[in-house]
Amino acid sequence: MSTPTILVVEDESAIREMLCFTLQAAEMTVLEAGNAEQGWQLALTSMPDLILLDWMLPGVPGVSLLSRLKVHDKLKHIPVIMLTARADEVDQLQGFDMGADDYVTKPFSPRTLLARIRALLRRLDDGVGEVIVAGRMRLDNTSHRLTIDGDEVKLGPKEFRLLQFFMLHINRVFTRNQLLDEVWGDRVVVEDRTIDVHIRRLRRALEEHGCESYIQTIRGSGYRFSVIDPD
Amino acid sequence: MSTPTILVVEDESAIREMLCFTLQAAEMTVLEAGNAEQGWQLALTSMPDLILLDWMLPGVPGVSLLSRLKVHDKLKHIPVIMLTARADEVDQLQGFDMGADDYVTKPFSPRTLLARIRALLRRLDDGVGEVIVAGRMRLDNTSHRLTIDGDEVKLGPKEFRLLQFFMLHINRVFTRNQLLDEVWGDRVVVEDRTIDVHIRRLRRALEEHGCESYIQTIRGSGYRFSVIDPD
DNA sequence: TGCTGTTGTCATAAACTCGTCATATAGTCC
DNA sequence: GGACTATATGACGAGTTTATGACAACAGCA
Repeated sequence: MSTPTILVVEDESAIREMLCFTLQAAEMTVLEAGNAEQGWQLALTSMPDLILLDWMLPGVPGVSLLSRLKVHDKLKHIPVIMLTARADEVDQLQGFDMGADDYVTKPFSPRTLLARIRALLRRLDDGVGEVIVAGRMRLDNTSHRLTIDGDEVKLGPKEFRLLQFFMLHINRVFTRNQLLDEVWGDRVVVEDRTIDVHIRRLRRALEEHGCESYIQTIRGSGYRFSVIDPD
Repeated sequence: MSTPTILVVEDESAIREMLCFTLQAAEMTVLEAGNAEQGWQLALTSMPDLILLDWMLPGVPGVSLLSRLKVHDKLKHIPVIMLTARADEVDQLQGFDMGADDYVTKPFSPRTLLARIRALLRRLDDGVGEVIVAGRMRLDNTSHRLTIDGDEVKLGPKEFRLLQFFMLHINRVFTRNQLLDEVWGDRVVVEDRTIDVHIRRLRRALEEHGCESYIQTIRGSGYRFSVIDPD
């Protein structure tokens, strides 16, 4: 997601401004609402990618808006992060039960909040969690690192993306063109034999840890990632 | 996967109940265990599709069960999500290195957890689709794989397509010309005796697993695929 | 600017596939 | 059985698909 849109529903203007500043600095588009009703309207009309919702709002409380959002077919999938001053667990459980996706207590650091937001957005993007584990390999999407049996394996950017794609679709065969579309991006014009070379580079990196067998050639069809340990 | 079975290993009954409720609402079958030993037994006997494992368990800690699971041949492929209250990275790294497939910190929202569970399950049977099963053979188009009693059988592209066609039309007899049209494609000009050779090659591949009898010669008519185990 | 690392392409080697043929074997009809 | 036909099987070589190393263009960075 390039520039996600975040809806901020918060009555205290000081906090709202701080939030806007933080989010905009992080290249996000911000929509502001000072109360639940405004928030509801904005959510409906703008379909934001994520909603930051204050627990305590004048008039209609945040939880009410939350439950309203969560029963609406078009809005129910928008992740919501609740902001609250009360740190007691009752709140947390209640909020979660209403369908909040995360929960941040005030005061919070901009970095913490951004991290939570990014985590949620990332998960939305393609179901990519922080980490993908397959066999002896562990790929960390956050730190962009691959480890095999705990040892770090160095990969170039392209190889990393290729492997990431493979690990998101274990056992599935992809033609070179599919890989080009998915990993390189459609518009790019590249010779499809280039894939072979990158597969080679990926395999060579895995070779040092005996994992090259995880990437298999399906002659006539393409390539496949599959956890096959040679015995 | 229609109704996946999830094994929950968690000592705090309140959390366990919350989990069960959430999972069941999402049409999953739940198995409950209050400690590591129970979890181990249930895993062995029920072979769940996924395991939710608390980091902190009375007596044997969760990580111990995790490592035990990951060395057992039948259980090592079951994905495990660790639940933990401690959010520090040390824990995460340790858990991942033990082979956990994902990691969720308490408190977590039901939706978050479900999303992670679904992501893992989806990833697991991503490569499984359009499967044709016949007798001891199993042909998976998505992963481009033929397995007999679970062992992978290597086939050339043409043999794969030929077998695929046969398995789509079990018990039916095809003339050589029909096979040429269907598997090779019309326009192609090939000697129809070529079929014999490919049948031979296919049979040879199946021979190693005692399945060559699945392909029968109908003298004067052609060939047929039919599950006939020699006994 | 020079350095380092990445990336796409190419040429060549290597591996594999596939159609055909020659011959062996099996089935059928008299 | 003998003659004839249909199928099985092994071998071969042309053709195709992959693997691999080398290289030049290029980007990021000190």
